[in-house]
Amino acid sequence: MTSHPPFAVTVDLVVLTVRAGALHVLLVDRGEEPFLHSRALPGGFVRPDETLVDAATRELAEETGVAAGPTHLEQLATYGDPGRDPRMRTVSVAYLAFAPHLPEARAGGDAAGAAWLPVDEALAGDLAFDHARILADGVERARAKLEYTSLATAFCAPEFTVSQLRAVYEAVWGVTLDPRNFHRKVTSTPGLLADTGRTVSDGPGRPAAVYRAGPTTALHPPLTREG
Amino acid sequence: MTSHPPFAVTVDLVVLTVRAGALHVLLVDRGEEPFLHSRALPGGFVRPDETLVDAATRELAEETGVAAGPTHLEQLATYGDPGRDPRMRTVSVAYLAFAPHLPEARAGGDAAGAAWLPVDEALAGDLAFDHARILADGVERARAKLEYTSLATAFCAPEFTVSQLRAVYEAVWGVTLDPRNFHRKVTSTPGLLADTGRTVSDGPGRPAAVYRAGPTTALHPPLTREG
DNA sequence: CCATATGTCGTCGACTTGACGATAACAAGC
DNA sequence: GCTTGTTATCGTCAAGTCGACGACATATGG
Repeated sequence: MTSHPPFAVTVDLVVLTVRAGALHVLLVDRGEEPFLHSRALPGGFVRPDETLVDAATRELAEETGVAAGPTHLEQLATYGDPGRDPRMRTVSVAYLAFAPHLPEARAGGDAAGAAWLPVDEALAGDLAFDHARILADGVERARAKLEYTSLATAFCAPEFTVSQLRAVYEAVWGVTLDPRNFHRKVTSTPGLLADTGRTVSDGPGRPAAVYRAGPTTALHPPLTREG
Repeated sequence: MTSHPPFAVTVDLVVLTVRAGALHVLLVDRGEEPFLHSRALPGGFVRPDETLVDAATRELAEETGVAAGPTHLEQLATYGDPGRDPRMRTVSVAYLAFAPHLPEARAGGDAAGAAWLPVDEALAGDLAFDHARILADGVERARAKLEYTSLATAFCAPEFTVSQLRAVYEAVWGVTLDPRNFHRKVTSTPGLLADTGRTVSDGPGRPAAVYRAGPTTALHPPLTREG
């Protein structure tokens, strides 16, 4: 029979948002060794009596000031290669969060600073540990889930227009979509959008109808990326 | 700064196959406490110097005699609620495996016996720990992945007919599909099937063309469950 | 009033889907 | 051999969906 060697267990967070037409990720400057002052995903050790998702929620609030309320949070994957943490054998459960456009993040906890960075820059630079791979996996998951779920609404404020929703798709996928076909698709999917009856005018052009997220969470058939 | 309390880390395996038109899962009789003689998913502790996927591959071979070679293996999710293991704080990384129809499994390692059980029966009975939930998550993941990937071929022998592939879909989804439309769909998707040029006759009826899995892994557009 | 920008509705052809008819090629029984 | 039954494969057709794009609605800024 096998023994059970001790592991350290952490959670790491891939928190994504859309700012200025580009997908951004929340990163912290590490306030301690190893990788002191490197950029890293927010995260930390799981406490003895909390669930994994509680740990993720707590670290998100502690390190970055992002409240879990308006945020979709789901488990991404777990990374546990020997040697991924030079201190000890560590297994990290990564979580993926989608946040609407928020005020600037604040630092706290073990982090010397927290900031939104475009994912392209984050992936091009050096991240601590194996966080570059975790981020890449999270971005790919986000891109895939936009295809067949209503998760794009999690990047929007509680009330939003079709254009704002389309901007999310364009930023996350890095493409431009036809406004007319996109409008037809999202408004003809039953239960996806709930019309508030109001309109809002932002800049020139016809005012846009204001919607709230509807009860439908699955898109059948999906919105496809290539086509 | 935070301390890092010790956790035990295990891998658990949801190994699925199709037998006699029904989806089956590989379960073991636990050979030790806790949950002595309960049915459980195969699995065990991760060793200090192996990766998570190596641990999953090793446990699969040790406990059940299933070789990793013909088997698709992917990470499913991680379960770490306090109290899920009465002995200690344990985090379990679950893996999902798709196996073709194999000879009877054999027991080994910590398992007093290993056997294939229909997933309906497995979910209706009692499984050790939180394995019922892990199994349910694995089955749902398998059902979803059949829609938009070529993973159904992992349930088949290296060479198979369109009917055998259709039988996988029907067993996993619990539906019946129109043979003509299914045939049109899978043969018209470029790169999904590689024709061997041979045919095989099994019982009465016209002999079926024999295919091998092609290079395509993504189905665009997907095969949908409901319609 | 005019130019411009954006939101929304329509139209068209190409393609996909689901239902189902028709044909092909085998086994088994007479 | 011939008939019957069974399974594999090909075709057809109407309905729905998608991408490209035209047309109109309604705002802002001169």
